[in-house]
Amino acid sequence: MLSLKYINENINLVKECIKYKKCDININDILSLDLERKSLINKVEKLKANRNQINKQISKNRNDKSEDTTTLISNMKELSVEIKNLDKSLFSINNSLSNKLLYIPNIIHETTPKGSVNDNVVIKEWGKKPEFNFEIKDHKDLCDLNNLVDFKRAANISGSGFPLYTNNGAKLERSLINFMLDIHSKNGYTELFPPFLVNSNSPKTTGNLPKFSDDMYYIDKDDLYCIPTAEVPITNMHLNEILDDSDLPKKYVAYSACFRREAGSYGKDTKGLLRLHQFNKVELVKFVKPKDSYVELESLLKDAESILQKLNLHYRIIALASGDLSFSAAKCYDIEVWSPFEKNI
RNA sequence: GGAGAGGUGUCCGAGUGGUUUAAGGUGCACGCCUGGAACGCGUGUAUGGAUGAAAGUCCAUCGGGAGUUCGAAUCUCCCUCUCUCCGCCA
Repeated sequence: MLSLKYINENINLVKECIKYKKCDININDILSLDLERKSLINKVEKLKANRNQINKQISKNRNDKSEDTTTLISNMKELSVEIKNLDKSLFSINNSLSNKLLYIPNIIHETTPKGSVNDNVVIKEWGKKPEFNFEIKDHKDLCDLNNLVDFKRAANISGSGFPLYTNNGAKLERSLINFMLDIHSKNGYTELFPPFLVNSNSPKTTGNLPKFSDDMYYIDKDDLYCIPTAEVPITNMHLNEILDDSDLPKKYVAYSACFRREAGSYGKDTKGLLRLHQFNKVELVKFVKPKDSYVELESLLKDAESILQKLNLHYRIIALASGDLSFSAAKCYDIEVWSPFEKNI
């Protein structure tokens, strides 16, 4: 979330980025609300200064028994009522302001290509498309043939989108997770195993709430959300902390199950293991100095690529264009792995 | 789920309604002292916000929120976290 201060200092930039990200938001009402907020603060803080002074006077008079305090106290009564009312208005303005701020997307980085999905840029391709001298099967057939995933029985348990890995499928899933965790921790990432359920503040800080609340699983009874990615718990682990810059960068790797309702995407890529409600992911997160962020992003990309190279998978890297960028991203690379059967990524 | 104890600044710790809009210590920074250091002495030492060109001035913050009061770190209620004990435990 961008701070009011930043928005005020960079009005044009913010407006531009809203346009580039194709968000339908007007920041003018935020700016005018902010003016209202400032004038209220001015008023109420003057009154509070006054209150503090009278308060001091009262205690002084009481101590040396010099003067009667009844007039002062009755003045204070009026003052307090006034302050309380102004504070109430200020509170509601602040509330509506911070609500509106949650809908302002992040500023894009200068190297992010501007435009829509069609303007995504292929940065790099690695490896070769594998060729086969026999007819190839899709992943679903392969899973059936080798008893890797039991889609039918999974439906008994939870419904579609919640895969039941079996036999070697279960082992394969586990070893891939291990494989990635091992490599990344060797590369200096601290391994974490985070909670999968989080309070409602956590997805707010990562920009998942309020915008994507329909895509998240929510447990009403305890006011907890199932994480859509390990990024949510990890980003929040240092909440309300001030990190010493000598401790940076902090590099974390974590496995988590990820839960996504995928609301509104029914019928699209729903076969087999594509677009699941629950899937497994190994996530990399870094806390870095702002001036190093883009260098760190490049090295993070390299670390992620190294997994695919070790697995000898043909892939390409895409720099996402502004309109395809997620709400809270400034810059984003997608790594797309070649799928021989689908003949696409 | 029940009962109790606790949460104060970097840390330790005082503080049960008004010279505490947080004592004292410790740590840290700078200065003096010294050949250099330790000790000692002195000064400074939070975060956020409003205002201002700046210096500064002001406001808020004692786990979080609400309340009582002219006035709350202090009293009341709710929540949260840590510790101890009891219950439950697929």
